[in-house]
This record gives sequence, C-alpha cells and structure tokens, in this order.
Amino acid sequence: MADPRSQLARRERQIMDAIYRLGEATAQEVLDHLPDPPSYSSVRALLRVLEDKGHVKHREDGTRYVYAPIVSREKARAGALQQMVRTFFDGSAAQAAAALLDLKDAHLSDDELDRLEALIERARAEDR
Amino acid sequence: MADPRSQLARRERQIMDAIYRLGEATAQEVLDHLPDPPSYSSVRALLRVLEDKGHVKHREDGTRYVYAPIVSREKARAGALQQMVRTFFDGSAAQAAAALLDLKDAHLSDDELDRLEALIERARAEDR
DNA sequence: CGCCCCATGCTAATATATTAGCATCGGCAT
DNA sequence: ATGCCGATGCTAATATATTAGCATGGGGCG
Repeated sequence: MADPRSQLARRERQIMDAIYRLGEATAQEVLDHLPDPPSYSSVRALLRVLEDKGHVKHREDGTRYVYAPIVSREKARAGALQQMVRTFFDGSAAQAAAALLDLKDAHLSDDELDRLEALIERARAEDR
Repeated sequence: MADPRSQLARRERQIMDAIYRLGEATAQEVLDHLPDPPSYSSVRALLRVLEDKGHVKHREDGTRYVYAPIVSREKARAGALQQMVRTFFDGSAAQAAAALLDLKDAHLSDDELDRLEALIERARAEDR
C-alpha cells in the first residue's frame, strides 16, 4: 500500500497532515496548524480541491464543515511508515524502530518500554 | 529540527526520496526510481533546481554528475521521524515503534529483536 | 585529426497549485 | 421581520512547478 500523500502538492500534503494530526478539523483549525499560513479563503479552496480529488470528506456541524480523511489514519500511517522504512532504513523496520528509540525527545515511560518488550516477545513467538 | 522535505513540491520530494534511498545517484538512476517517470531531461532540470535551492550537491564522475543530499541521511530521517510521530502517533515515539513492529512485512530476525531489546534496556537505564 | 556519443546548460511553453476576492445564503438575536 | 455574522460557492489572477526541446561541449577511438 502506497502512501496516498505522495501524490499531493506541497500545501495539500500539509493540509492532510494537519487533518491526520487533528482527526477531523474545520478550515479554521487546519489554518491554525499550517506553517506559513495562507489566508483562510485559500485553505477553504484547497479543502474543496482535496475533496474533489477524493482525499477528504466533510460533514456539516451546524453551519460549518468539518473535514475528515477518506483513508483512515491507521491505513495512511501504515503507508507512511513503509515509505519511511524504504527511504531511510533500507527496508528494515527494525532499524527504523531503533532510530525511534534514539530520538532525543522520545522520552519513553517505563510503561511504554514494557509494552514494547511485550511486542518484541510476541514477534519472537510468531516467527516460530 | 523540521523535515526539510516538507517544503518541497511533489516531484522534488520524490526525487529527494530517491536520492536518500540510493545514497547518491545520477539523473538516470533517479529517473529509474521515480513513479510515473517524466523524461530524463525533466529530471535533470529538477536536479538543477534542487541544487539551486540548496537541497542537493553534485560531484563529477568522469563526464557525469552524481548527486547527493546536503542534509545527511541521518539528520533528514530524524526530522522525518519526528514529523511522522507528530502526525500519526500523537507525539509518542513508543506508539510509532509499536506500529513498526506490527507492519505486516516487517519480518524481523532474532538478531534484530535482540538488538531492540538491548536498546530498550538502555533507554530504561538512561531514564534513571 | 575529426567524429560520435554522452553528458550538461539553457530556455521557453505548459500544466498545476496556490492564492484571495467577492457574492451569497441561512440562522439567530433584536 | 430584518440586519448581522459567520459560514460557503465560485472564479479569476498569480505564482510555482514541471516538462521537454535544442544547443553545446569534451573525451576517446578509429
């Protein structure tokens, strides 16, 4: 599964990222999460374009539109992870996981570390 | 550190991804790794643009140019990881690592699992 | 030496994305 | 009822990216 975002133009992708970050969002909320924010009007136009292209859908909340991605967060991120692994880690998911643990602002809690170890044990078991 | 690729246009980013995947590459090699490949000539033009913008440099290998990224693979991928974690994992590197272990084509070897566990132990130790 | 091949430089045309303005519509409070 | 506010629809202008063509230049080999 390819990362659908890889087909998007710069702004379009920034907007999709904002929506994925927020789960769902109004034009104003998207605008608030955009780097070098353009006008509100521009954001709305791009949301319409993204809807035309089938990347986004909207529901009405009272008088305004709330946008949500067509491709679920889970699927989109799986695609993004694979893309990442291919581009930067020679296809090795393990290398990528290792790099994540190394991120300086990773600050992992004991709980999280426990859960990761559990996952590793599970991966071992599955391989047999 | 932000992901420098987030400023790039669609094709430009695809080209940067190819270069990061390959380490360094000629125009022809980049072309071979591009989805919906344009003409060779277009690729060369974009490589020049990317060089102007400071994303890429070239050395001469005999008569041809071999392009390499300005920002090291390590730095670029750290930025990309952070971006990914922010967008898809609510800022939690641990959640991201967990998703990596779950990727269906992750196929992790025992060796890799060992190394990951070691990293987890180290993370525990550092936190004290 | 001169030709050919394989590369690059440059430039112009086209396509696409991005922007923002203006018109409009509907609900709600006065 | 009507005026206002906050929203959308639409469209046109502009900026940017993308494309590909043509000219040029150097090196190696017959």
